[in-house]
Amino acid sequence: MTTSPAPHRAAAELPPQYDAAAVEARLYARWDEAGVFHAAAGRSRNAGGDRAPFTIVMPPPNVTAMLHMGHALNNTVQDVLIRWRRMCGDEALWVPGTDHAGIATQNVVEKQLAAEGKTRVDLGRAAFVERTRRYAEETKQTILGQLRAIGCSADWRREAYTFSPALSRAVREAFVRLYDDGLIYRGHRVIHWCPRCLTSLSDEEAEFEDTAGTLWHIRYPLAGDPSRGVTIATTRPETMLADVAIAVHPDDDRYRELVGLPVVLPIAGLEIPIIADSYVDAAFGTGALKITPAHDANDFDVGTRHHLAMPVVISATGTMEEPAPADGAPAGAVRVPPALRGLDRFEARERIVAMLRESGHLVKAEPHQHAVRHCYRCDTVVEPRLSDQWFVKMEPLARPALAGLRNGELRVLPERWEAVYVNWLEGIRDWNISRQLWWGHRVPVWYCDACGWQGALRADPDACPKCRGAVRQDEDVLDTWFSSWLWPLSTLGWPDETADLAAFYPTDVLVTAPEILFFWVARMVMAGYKFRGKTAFHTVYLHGTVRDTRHVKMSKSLGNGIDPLDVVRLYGADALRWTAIAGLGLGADVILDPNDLEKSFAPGRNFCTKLWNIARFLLGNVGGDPVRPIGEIPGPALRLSDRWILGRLDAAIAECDAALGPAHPAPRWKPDERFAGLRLNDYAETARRFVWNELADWYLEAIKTRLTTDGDDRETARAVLVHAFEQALRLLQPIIPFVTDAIWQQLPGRGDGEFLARAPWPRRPAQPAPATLFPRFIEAVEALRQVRAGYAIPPGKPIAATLVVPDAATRRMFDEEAGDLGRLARAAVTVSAAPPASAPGAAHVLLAGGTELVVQLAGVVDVDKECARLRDELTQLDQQLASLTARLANPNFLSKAKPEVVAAEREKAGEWGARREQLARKVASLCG
RNA sequence: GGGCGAAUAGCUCAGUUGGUCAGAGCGCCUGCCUUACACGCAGGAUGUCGGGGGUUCGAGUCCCUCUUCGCCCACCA
Repeated sequence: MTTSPAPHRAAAELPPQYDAAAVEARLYARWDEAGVFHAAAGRSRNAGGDRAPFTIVMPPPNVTAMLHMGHALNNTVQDVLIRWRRMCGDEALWVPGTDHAGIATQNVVEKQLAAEGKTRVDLGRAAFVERTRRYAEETKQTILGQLRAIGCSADWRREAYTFSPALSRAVREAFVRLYDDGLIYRGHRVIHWCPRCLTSLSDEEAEFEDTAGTLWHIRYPLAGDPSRGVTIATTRPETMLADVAIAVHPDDDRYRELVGLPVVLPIAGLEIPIIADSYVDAAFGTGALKITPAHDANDFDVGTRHHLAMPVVISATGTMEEPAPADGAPAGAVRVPPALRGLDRFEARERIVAMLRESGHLVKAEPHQHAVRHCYRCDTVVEPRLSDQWFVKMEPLARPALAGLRNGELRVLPERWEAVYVNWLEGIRDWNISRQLWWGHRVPVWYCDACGWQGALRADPDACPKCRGAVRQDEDVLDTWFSSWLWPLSTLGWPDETADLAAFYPTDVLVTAPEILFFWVARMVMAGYKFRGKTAFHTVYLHGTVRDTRHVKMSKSLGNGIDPLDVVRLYGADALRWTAIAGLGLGADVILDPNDLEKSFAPGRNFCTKLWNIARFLLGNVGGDPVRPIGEIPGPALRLSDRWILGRLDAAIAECDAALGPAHPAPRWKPDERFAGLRLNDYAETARRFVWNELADWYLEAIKTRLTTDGDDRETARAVLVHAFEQALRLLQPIIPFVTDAIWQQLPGRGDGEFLARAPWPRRPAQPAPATLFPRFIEAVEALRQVRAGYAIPPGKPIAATLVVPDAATRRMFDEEAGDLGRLARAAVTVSAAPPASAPGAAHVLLAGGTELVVQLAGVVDVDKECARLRDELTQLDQQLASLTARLANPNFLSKAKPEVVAAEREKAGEWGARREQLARKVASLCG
C-alpha cells in the first residue's frame, strides 16, 4: 500500500479559474460541425422512426433588432428545453429564424434614407424594397451570430425567414384559401391609421396610452333658432368639421323634442340633423355626441345605421383637407375653411378651439384623462380614418382555438393567462391585414380593369383569367403577422407535404412573452387548426419581461438595457444563461440592474468556476485512468458517504424531473398535469444544491483520504465521485452547456468526438437508495465547528471531543467514520457508549437520537456560562414542547388534521421529549 | 370602467394542494490564502411574511377590505 496520491495517467492541467471566452466559441463550433443540433425527420416516431419528436419554433427576432436581454431570456429558455429533451432521447428540433418585420424594418430604412435627404418615393418601390432586403440580410446575420454566442442549439440547417420565397408561398397559400373560403374580405370602414408610417394598423398594433387631454364642450346652435342649441363634448375638436349629425340617447328627456331638428355645425356653417341612437351614453358629458363617421369607429357604426354621409377631413398625412364633394356635402358647401387646409391636425385643433372661443361656441374646456391610441412602432398618435382595407373574418377561426384550450389539446402557462386568451378569443374582432407599406408580402389579389374581374391567386397571372386583359396587383402589403401566424407550419414546409411537416408538426412548446399572446400566439393556434386541423403546439410558456431595478422594461431607447454580448464577454454565456434560468420564477419578471452587472451575473460565473474546480480536484486526485462503472461496484464496498451521495443524486434527479415536468401530453393534457412542470428555476436550484452543497461540500471532503490511498476503497471512491459528478454535469448541461461539456470531455474514459450535449439524461436507479446515517455525521461535524467558532478557538488550535452515542448502530457508524469526522471538524474525536467522567471545562451539545458531544475546553469554557446556555436551550425547548403538547391534546386537531400530520407531530413530540429529558439531566449533573 | 398580478431578510427572489416554510443567492459581520476553488471555506446576524379584519384547532398559504406598484383588456365622446 502506498500513501502517495496515484495519478496513474497524467490529468490535464486546468487553470484555477474557468475561462469562458477560451472555451465557448470553439466548443460551439465543434457542436455545430458534429451536427449535435441537427434533427432528422426520419428518426421521428411520426415518420417511421423510434423517437418522440420534440419541436420548438423560435419566435423569430425582427431583423431590425439587435439581441437584447429579452431575446437572451427567451432563447435561453427554449434552449434549456430543447437540450433537455434532446438528452431525454427525443428527436429535438429547434427551428431558428427571423422576421422581416414589415413596418418596423421599413421605418428603419426610411430613417436611413431621411438622413440622406431622401424618401422612399424618391427611390421608387422596387429600389426601396431591394435596399431594405439588403439591410435585412445584414442584420439577420448579426442576430443569428448573437444567438450562437449565447449557445442556442438550434438546427441552423432549417433557418427560416418570414420573407423567404418558401415562406412567401405559404403566405400566399393561406391568403388564397381564406379568400376562397370567404374569410378574407375588403372592408370600407374606420381603421387605425398612422399618419407617420402612412399605413393602417390592426387593433393590436394601435396601443393605448393614458394621456392628459382636454374635453371641449362645444355648442351647436339650432338652425333657425340660435337661442337654442345642443352642447357636445369632444377631445378631438378638429374632427368636428367632418360631423354629419348630433346623436342623443332616444330615452334622454333633455333632448327628446330636439330629435330630427337641424343644428348648425360651427365654423363650417353646415346644417346637420339631431338623431337618436342608443349607443349614446346619456350620463357622459352633456349626453349629446357629435357623429363623425369617417374619424371614429363607433361613429362609423352610428353613421352606417342612419345612412349618413362620411366625409373625410383629415388626410393620410394627418393634415386638414376638404373632403371630396361626392362625400355627401351639399353642392357648394365647404367643410374645411381654406385657412385650415393643409394644417397639421394638432395645429388645426388649436386653431379651431381658438375660432370657437372667439365665436362663442366654446362652452368650456376641462382637463380629461383618456386613453389615446399610438402606433406601436413609431408612437405617433393614431388617427381613426375611413378607408378600404383587407380583413380576415376571425370568429370561425377562433372557435377551434377556444375548443382546443378547453379540451386540453393546448395549455398556457402560467395558468392565469388562459383566461386572458379565452377572453380575447371570445370577443375577437376581424383582423385588418392590409398595410400601406412597401416592405412585405404583397396582397395577392389582382384586378382587371377591363372586365372588372378580381381574384386571389397562388401564382402571378400574366393576364386576366377571364378576358385576357391586363391585370394589376393590389398595392397593399400584408400585416407582418400574417406571415408570422403561419410560422409553425411554414417553417416545416407547409403547404407542401414535407417530411418535416409529417415528422415535427404539431410543435410542442411555444416560448414567448405575454405581450404577443394576441398578436402572434393565439393566431398561430388558429392557423394551425385552420390549415392543418391541429393545434400549432400543446404548450404555451409565457415568461416575464426583463426590467431594471425600478421595474421599467429594458429598452435601448430608454438607455437602461444590458447588451447580452457584453455579459457574454465579461462573464460568459453560461453565466448569462444561469441568471436567466435560476432567477426566473414561472411567469415572473426578471429584474436586473444595468448599473451592476456583477450583482446580476457573478453567481453564474462563480458557479461555473466551482464546477471547474471540482473538475480540477477530480482530475488531480482521481487521475485519468478509467473508472469502474457504478453498477459494477459491489454493494458492501460502498462506504457510508458513497451510499449517501448516491441517494442524494437519486433525489436530485427526481426533483429535477418533477420540476421540468411532463414533456408530452398524452395526447391531451390531463387536469393533474396541465399546469405542472417547466419550473426551470426549481430545476436549476436543485442541480446547484446537489453539486455544490452536497457533492462538493460534503462528499468530496469526506473522501479525500480515501483517494490518496491505493486499493479497492480508492477505486470505489473514484467510481462514485466520477459517477456523481458526471451525472450532475448531465443535469446541468441544458442550463450551462459550455462549462459542463468542456469539463465532461476531460473526465476519465471520454473519447474524442463525444459530447455531453448528446449524452442521455440521468435516470433514477431501479432501486431507490436506502437512507443512511450520514446526516448524523454531518450534524456532528457542524456541531464541532460551531463549538469552535462559538468559543473563538483559533483554527490552528487542536481540540478534543468525546461523542457519546448510546445507540449501537449509530456508534458503529461513528467508530468507522471517526477519522473523517475528526479531519472535517478539526478535532480529535473519541466515540464512546457512556459519558466521560465529569468534565467541568467542557462544552456540551446534544445531537439527534440521544447522542451527546462533549468538547474538552478547559480554561475556555466557563461553567456558569455553559450552564446558562444550556438552561436557555432548555427553556426554549420547554416552550416549544408545551405548544406541541397542547396541539396534540386538542381534540379538534386530532379529528380534523390529516393522520400523517398527526403522526408526524407525535413523533416529533417523542423526540423533543427525550431530548428535553436528556437536557434536563445534563443541566442537573453539570450545574447542580 | 373591467380584469389580473405583485407586496416575504439591506437587494433580487423561492415558498405546489393551510400543519418543520420562515428559506436561497447576493450583500453584511467574524475568522480563515485548511495541498480543487478567496469567483473560495467555516461560523454568524437580520424578517410583527404591506396594513386591518375574518374563517380555522392551526394562515406568507383561504376570504373581505385598505394602501402602494405593475400589467392586460375596454367604443364613454
